[in-house]
Amino acid sequence: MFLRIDPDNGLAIYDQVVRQMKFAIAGEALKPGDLVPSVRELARDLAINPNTVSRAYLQLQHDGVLETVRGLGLSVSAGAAKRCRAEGGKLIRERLAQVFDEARLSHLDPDDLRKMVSTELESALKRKD
Amino acid sequence: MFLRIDPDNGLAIYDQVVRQMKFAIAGEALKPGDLVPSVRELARDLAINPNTVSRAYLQLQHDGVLETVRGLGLSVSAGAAKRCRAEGGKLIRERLAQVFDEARLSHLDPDDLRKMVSTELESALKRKD
Amino acid sequence: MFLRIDPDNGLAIYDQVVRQMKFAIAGEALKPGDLVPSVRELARDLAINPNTVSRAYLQLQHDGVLETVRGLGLSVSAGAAKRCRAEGGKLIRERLAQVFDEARLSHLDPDDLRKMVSTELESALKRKD
Amino acid sequence: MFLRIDPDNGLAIYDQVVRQMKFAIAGEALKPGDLVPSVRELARDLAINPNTVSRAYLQLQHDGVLETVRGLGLSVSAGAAKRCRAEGGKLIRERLAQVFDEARLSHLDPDDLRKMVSTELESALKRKD
DNA sequence: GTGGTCTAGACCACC
DNA sequence: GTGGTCTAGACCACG
Repeated sequence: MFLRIDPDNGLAIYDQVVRQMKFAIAGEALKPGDLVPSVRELARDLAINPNTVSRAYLQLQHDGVLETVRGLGLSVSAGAAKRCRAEGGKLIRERLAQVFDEARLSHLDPDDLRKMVSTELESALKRKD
Repeated sequence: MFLRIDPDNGLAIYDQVVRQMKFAIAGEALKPGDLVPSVRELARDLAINPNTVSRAYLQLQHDGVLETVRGLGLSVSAGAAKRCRAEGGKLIRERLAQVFDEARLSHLDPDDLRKMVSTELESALKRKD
Repeated sequence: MFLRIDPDNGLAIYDQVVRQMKFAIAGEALKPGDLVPSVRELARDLAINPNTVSRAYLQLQHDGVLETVRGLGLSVSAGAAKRCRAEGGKLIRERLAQVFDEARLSHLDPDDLRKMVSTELESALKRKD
Repeated sequence: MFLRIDPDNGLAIYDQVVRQMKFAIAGEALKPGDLVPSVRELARDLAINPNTVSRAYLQLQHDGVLETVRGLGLSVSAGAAKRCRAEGGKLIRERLAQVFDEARLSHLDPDDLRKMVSTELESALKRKD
């Protein structure tokens, strides 16, 4: 599965699902018309409650990214790819800004901070699980 | 005041207070023996609830960073500077790791991501409010 | 076909089929002894699932409106016309009461509401599709 | 309380809450800045589950009608009155159209239908509970 | 099997 | 006290 949730992320679980689903669509891991995993299946895979998945899917419908196909499930809506590509970068930039804003308040030496950021980024990029 | 809270940070408000207080001590804006602002004063300055400040101070006492001075208030404890310096970088590194971990899942091109991170970091470092 | 289903009606699809079938019998579009469309045919015509039609027909049998004719299908039962005429008005009155009850809570001016109702009614009566 | 829910309405309970809350705001029973009843209080009053109220309030926030006031509750947002007045009539007209559309299919004599509608409407308007 | 809705009850952060 | 989030489990309509 293309989603990975981290309970200590600071973000609510349903929000992580929403964001990563948008990432997946922006990155074309999911294409318009594709059915997303069923509520129950995704809940089982991520070891979270179906209701939490349901809430994430509700949000995604509300955002115009998913739409119901009666009796079949939920599919990626037509305009979703474009919308998600536009939004994807913004979601990440917002979070980066928040974290860097906090980091700024630590009064670390800017160069130390740059090094720390770079180190963590590269180590995250290497992690391929 | 040296603290700045952001309700949409993802972190609980009391946690932001705790972290930034530790940063302030690590950066010697507050030195051992200094009295920290009273619960009411800080609450007023940050426009948050005194109860929230209270919880943050409780946490800081529990972490051995603050200690009560009877009749005077709370002061930065003796060993706090060292402890906070050690902890400061870790707090930030952890959050960086979380965010980069999410960013990795966006399947952005690594170079685009590096650029985005660098842009946001520099823009945060410039912000001096 | 004399049936028209609207997925956003508030009523379950099978219920819409049941009700409109009764209307058709009350209005003598279907007479006792007539064979109703087969489950598959009706499902195809209305673009709904055969299972849903099946459930509607089951309900209609249970209500004494349809009866099986072995090897042929389902036919309108003898007493159905009378029963449906009696029931038809009631079904509509009940729904009207529900909707007007909600409308009442909107605190619209009664005269405005009367006008709105009248306008919508006439416009519905004109629609002949 | 200004809300009245009917489980057999055809509409989901949370949807009835959403609609009637909008009606209440349109009719100025609730004004911008007012706090709406707490999730728990409304749930108790309507004898429904707090989660169901929560869901309705979530929808209303999403529709820009309510906004959270941290630790205090939910308040009617500034632009809500105007938005709700605009939407109120539409919500009712839509439902009327659905019901009349069904009524049309009953092939009742139009004059009989008009009389029936008028009777039900007046009887609903008289009901003052 | 699917999603939609509802209930019941829990913990958390915040006022 | 408040809302926000999560879990657990139920029933229904639909395919």
